[in-house]
Amino acid sequence: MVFPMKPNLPETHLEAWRRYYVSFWRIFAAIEADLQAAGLPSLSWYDALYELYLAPGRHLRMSELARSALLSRSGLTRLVDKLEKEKLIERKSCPKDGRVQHAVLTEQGVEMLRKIWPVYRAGIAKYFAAHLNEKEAREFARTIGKVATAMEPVCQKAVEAEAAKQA
Amino acid sequence: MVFPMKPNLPETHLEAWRRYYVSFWRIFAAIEADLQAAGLPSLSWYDALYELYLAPGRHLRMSELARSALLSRSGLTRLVDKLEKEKLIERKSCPKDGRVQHAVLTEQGVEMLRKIWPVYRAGIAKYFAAHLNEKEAREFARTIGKVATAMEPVCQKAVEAEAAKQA
DNA sequence: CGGGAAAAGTTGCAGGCGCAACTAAAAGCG
DNA sequence: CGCTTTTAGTTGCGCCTGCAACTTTTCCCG
Repeated sequence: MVFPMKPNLPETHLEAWRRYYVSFWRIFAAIEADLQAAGLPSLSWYDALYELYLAPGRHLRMSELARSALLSRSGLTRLVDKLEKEKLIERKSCPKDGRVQHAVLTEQGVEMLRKIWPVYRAGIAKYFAAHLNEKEAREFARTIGKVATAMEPVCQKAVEAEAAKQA
Repeated sequence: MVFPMKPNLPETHLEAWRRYYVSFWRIFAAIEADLQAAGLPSLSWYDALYELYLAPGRHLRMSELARSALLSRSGLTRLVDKLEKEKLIERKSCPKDGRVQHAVLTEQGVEMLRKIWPVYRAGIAKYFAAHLNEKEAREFARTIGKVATAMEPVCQKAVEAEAAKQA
């Protein structure tokens, strides 16, 4: 029980949440520490570069990238500033729509992904995967996958709520 | 596959990681947004207050609290500054050891927990628990619990590594 | 067409956090 | 005892990030 108050949230689920919460922060901190120790940029850089790597043509609009990389638009602007300064990406304005900017992954950006990934992968393996056998991993992925996909529309809803506030 | 490179990390585990990662950030952001919308402080405040609530005598040394609340020592100092300013906790220096400070939960701190928890609980229920049945929740808690407990010594090790660096 | 509304990005600002350096107190040891 | 080392906590500084306000461009509709 997290706090003495009638729990309409079953104890099992609550315990699942607490372990989920602390495990995530611990793993996240450990991986970030490993990256820093290796003189590499943090996961937020990796996330952004990797989303571009996956995208067709290796480019995305700023706002698409912001959503994929789990950042606010302003946060992404600053991140892209830094990535561009390091020549890992390039900004290209869209000829069809003058408002739009595209972030394009450069060859050096791909190179950076290749440098980060081994360290990242080792962290995932050490801190997370090592404790799950094949069956557990499959079941875990299935369960948390439901949660992850269910949250996509919620993110959408947050945007809509903001829009509704204006009206 | 996250990046084309011989994966010594099985695909199943990798997929589990990716879903774990994105689901966590989405839920975390959603809960923080709910708290902010309700005019309540963020989860880091809750975590610290709640750890004090659980502690015998409702007090902890600064460094113990830092570890429990998943913060650095300096981060905790600032957080405690703010909590103290809001009279949610009090700093008490230890008579036995002049170096030690204790953070003590006040009655108003307990009151704040009571205000935050319903919103937090609703978020956990909506964004996380709603997507898991009883059996899934139990299995999930068991699996991620292994990871969480396995990470405790890693956190410990990080401290030791820092100590070793000096030697 | 023309003017207001909406959309995409950027920037000012402030808050949160960690690292490294610092201060104060206690412990170890010759 | 007195000096060095270690420990606990705080502070200076800089980075990262989000919110709100702003600019520019496009869309919508009379």
